[in-house]
Amino acid sequence: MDQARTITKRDEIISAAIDAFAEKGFHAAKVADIAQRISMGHGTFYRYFGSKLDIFFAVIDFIVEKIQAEVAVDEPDATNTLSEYRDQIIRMGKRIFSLFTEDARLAQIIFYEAYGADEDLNRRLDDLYNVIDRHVERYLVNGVRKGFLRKGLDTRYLSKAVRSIIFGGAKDVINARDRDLAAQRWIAAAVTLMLSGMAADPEAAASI
Amino acid sequence: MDQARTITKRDEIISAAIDAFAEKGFHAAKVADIAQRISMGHGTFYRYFGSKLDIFFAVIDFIVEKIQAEVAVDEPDATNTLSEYRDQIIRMGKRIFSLFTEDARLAQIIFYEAYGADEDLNRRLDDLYNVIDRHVERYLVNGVRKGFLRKGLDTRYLSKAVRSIIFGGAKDVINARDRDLAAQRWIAAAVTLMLSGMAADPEAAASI
Amino acid sequence: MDQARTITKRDEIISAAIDAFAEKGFHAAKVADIAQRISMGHGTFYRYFGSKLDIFFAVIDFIVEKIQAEVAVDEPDATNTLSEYRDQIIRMGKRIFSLFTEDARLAQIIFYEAYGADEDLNRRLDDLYNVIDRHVERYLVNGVRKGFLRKGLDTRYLSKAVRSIIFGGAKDVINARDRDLAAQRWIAAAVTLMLSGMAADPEAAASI
Amino acid sequence: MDQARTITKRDEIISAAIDAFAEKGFHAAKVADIAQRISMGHGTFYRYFGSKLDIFFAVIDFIVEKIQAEVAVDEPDATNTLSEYRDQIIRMGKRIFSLFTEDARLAQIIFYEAYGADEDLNRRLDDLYNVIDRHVERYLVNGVRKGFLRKGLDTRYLSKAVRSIIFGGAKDVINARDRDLAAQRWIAAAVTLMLSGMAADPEAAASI
DNA sequence: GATGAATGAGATTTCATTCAT
DNA sequence: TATGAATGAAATCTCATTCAT
Repeated sequence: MDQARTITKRDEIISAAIDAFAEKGFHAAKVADIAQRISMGHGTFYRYFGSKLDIFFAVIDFIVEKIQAEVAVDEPDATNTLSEYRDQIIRMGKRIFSLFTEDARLAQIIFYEAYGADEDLNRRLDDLYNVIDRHVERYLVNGVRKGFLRKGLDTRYLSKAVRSIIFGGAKDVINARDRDLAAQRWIAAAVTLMLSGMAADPEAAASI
Repeated sequence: MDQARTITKRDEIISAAIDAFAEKGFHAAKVADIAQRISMGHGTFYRYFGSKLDIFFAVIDFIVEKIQAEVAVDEPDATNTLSEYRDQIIRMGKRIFSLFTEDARLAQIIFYEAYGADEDLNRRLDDLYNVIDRHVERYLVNGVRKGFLRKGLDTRYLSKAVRSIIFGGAKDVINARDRDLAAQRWIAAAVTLMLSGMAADPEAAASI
Repeated sequence: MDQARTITKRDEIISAAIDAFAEKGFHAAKVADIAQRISMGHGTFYRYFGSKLDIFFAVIDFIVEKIQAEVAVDEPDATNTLSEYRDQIIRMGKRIFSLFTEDARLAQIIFYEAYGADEDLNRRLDDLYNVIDRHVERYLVNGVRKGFLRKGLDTRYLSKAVRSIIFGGAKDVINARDRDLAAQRWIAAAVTLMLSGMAADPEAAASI
Repeated sequence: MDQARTITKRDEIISAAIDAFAEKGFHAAKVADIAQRISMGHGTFYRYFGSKLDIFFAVIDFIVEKIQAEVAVDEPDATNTLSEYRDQIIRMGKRIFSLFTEDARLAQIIFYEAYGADEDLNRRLDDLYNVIDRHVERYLVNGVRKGFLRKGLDTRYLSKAVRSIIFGGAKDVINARDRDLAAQRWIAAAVTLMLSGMAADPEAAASI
């Protein structure tokens, strides 16, 4: 029970920290800020986290895990046709966009405040993208194996490009006036690029 | 001549600031740091820049202008065929990647240190991307008009997606062991997505 | 019985405090430190001692009493000849040196940590020396009365000088590589100074 | 000139620090205290000393050097007779006592505040005593060589005992009501112990 | 009686900025 | 114009002490 309570308090602090960091950024957010948001003495903070950087790491980990969980919902091997695949892409795009539109603080932190606070953290975030890249690659490999994606694709780098679109989109969507519309158009654009490209004669383009 | 000298000194300071910010980030880089790199008293700094944030803005502007200049080299209307267009994409990719690989400090600052220092700056960087998006869109519009890109493309959002790939690639390339190889594969992946997509039968995919 | 238990607990705490203060000094030793050494909640500490300074005083008192007890073992009036007197000096030296070599924590606290924590404490320690001085003086007075020490000695200040040798020696001995040897040589030196001095012709020297 | 000014400022700070440490001790004296005593912003302090411990070391070094200088005034080889030797002892005692009575702050710091602040410092102070021991030993060795002190004396440990008397006396004198009288009686006691001891028949005592 | 979570006063230290020279 | 000494606001972190359970 004691442990349960500690975890609860930790979570409370993490939540307050997410607020503070999203609102002010790592440097401008003060430990006293975080504590005050949950009417806690700021000394108490240090019973739960060793330092301000510690909680920032905890916050980033929390967000990273959420993102990874969202990415990992769909099983890469589950699709057998191009149509199913397209639907899968759309679902994943929607899930990730939702993650950020439902809690704009997470996007603010990941896209605007996370970098620059600490060198280790920079690397940790780059690692996140690598993990996602690998996951996305499994979708592409599955498509090639099932025959609805072309043979000979450079799945390693194409997965990175796809991931760039997803996160570029996410960042753009949370800043859009009409987020739903923006999300829809981003997803459509992603699907276009992933499946058929933009060439008038994609078939010919593919064989250049 | 006095003015010329002032400009020169400003540039010197900016250059030193680029070093300092790239190496340590905005907060960890000290004004005295910057001054010391050019053997200048740190009080003198304030004759040329009003504050530490001022110089950071100047640095970011310097980098943003470099990027925009690189993006604007090619004339969007210049291409008439898909093949010319493909070459143009490759050229642009190479130019932008070169910009960052030739001066890794610029990449470090733009990708790792720029965000989180100041809210205004966040917006300014987002603006950069919008400017680039508009430029990229002109390429797409030109392609549609010339007939080598499909009619009906959502050029606005496709340009954003393309830009996401370019900058996602740039960030990835500067961290790669073999930057040249990484650049090559990124560009190839971008071309694939932009022209034909990944579907085994892109023609069919385009008409879903 | 309850009281007995309380006393026991107090003693336990004092013992833990001796460890902590000897190891880290007054300021660096934390109340929680002391409590943890006897697996006691640090809140409990305050049931037995009013403050951290309180326990420090208790520790010092404990040590001071031990020293005084050791000093008081021999009866000043017991000796009748110079030879007995010399043996008595040697015994006292050995006892005091043993006290510190057998429990180095006491020496560490008295010689290195006690001063500087509190002004009252400084005075209390000086008082200790005064008490010892008076005791040592009784030996000298006895010697003069019995005739084996010279008449007309300034017993008040000579006792202080003798005490300085004893405690200077104690501090030196606990830091020596070979404590037994150091103790022996210190005692021999003390005996020399106390009885005959160093002059080649002490008789003549005494009459200068 | 700039350097000269810096040295001056450093000295000013050291002087203020001596005041502060003597008055309140290492822990209770605050950096802001020290700065305020010379109407200096406390940030300025850090231009001259890296930390509070740094200046404490500087203060101790300052005092230690003063003591060593005072000890080293007399040349150990200069005396040729017991009478000259006795006078030399008296002079040295007076000089050291004067050092502390003329600036009670030095005594307060060395005797009450120096220990317990830092482990390295404890060792440094013990080293001071060792240096002095060696110097005192040279006096004794000279006496033995010249023949006015007995052959076969354990000069190493006797010098330690003598030094204990000197510093025990110094500490006692500064706390005395009548410092001059106390100094006089301490010196007389020291001379007694050093030359003839206290035995009624020192000659006989020396041969026990 | 025992516990340990909570508290917040308080101190050190940093560094952007000012300004007298 | 150039300098760097001086400043002091401000923030992190510690820990003795309290008190509800």
